[in-house]
Amino acid sequence: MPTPTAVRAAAAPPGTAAAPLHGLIGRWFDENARTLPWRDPGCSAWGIMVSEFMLQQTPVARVLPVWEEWLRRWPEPAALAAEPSGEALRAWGRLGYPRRALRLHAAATAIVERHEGEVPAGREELLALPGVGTYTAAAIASFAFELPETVVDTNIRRVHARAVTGNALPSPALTAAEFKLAEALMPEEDTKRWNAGVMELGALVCTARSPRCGECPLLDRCAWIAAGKPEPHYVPKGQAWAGTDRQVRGAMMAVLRKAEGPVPRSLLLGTVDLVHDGAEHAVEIAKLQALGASDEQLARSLDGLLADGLAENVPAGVRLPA
DNA sequence: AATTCGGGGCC
DNA sequence: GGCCCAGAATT
Repeated sequence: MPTPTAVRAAAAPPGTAAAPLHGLIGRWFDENARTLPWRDPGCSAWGIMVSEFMLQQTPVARVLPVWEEWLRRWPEPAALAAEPSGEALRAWGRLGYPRRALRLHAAATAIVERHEGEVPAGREELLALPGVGTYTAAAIASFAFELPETVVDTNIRRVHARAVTGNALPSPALTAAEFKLAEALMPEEDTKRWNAGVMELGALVCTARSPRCGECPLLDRCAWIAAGKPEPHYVPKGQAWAGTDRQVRGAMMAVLRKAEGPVPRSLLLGTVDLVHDGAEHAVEIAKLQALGASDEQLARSLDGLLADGLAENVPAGVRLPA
């Protein structure tokens, strides 16, 4: 934790302690930034917003093809809002956390209703949209509208933790002190380049597992290096996966995405064997049944999907929302 | 502050 | 096989 004096010094404009950071990271970013479609100067605010939703907890490599398809199919919020949410869920594919697709669809609807179909630029208007939290609101305001918002994501937190504070990893959850530090480090100008640059440095060099310190522009002034690369203060506890409701829900969603129409409840709940000859979603059903979930877990998971609006009941069974 | 919520690729 | 990834919403 830097002293208040250090933070104030870091906050000062060119000529003081933190100014070199801006130049070092800015120049590094200019040379090393990946070419990503949502960074193209011609990319719309909507395109940037879609990317931010997809990138919540999902790596860039997996987002790219889905993002391309979405923007081709729904080039503006109104196009998505005009379709049933089930289409958004189907097109979401295997990106994970499908409630994000539901919220993005709801956000597009809200944009049509409240903002004449245009992605709003203001922080408060963005925060009021479904699925937009502090990070995403700041990211859209900064990357799409070049407003001086302080963007703090997992990459940026890690770079700050190491380079400035001297810790191997940031705390498990964003703290007020971390946000204050991020605000203090913001340059007076080129805030978009700064936000994107620190994030990119965290993604490509200052990575969580095996940081490539030899390629880092901050090597000579990294507090973590100076401290001798101390180990993390805590052990991150991994997320359980095998056997969880999330795994069962995911397998059920895969069935619903693949199916053309409603899927009989008995098939999802495993109360009947797979008797459909040539059913187009037979493989997905088999994967679901292979999980060996209990009757209670199957019922609980399906109820959860219905309660969350990820699926809906019709007389013939269960399907994606129409 | 702690939980829940997907899924895949890499060390 | 654990770990990580441009988080948000709920409790």
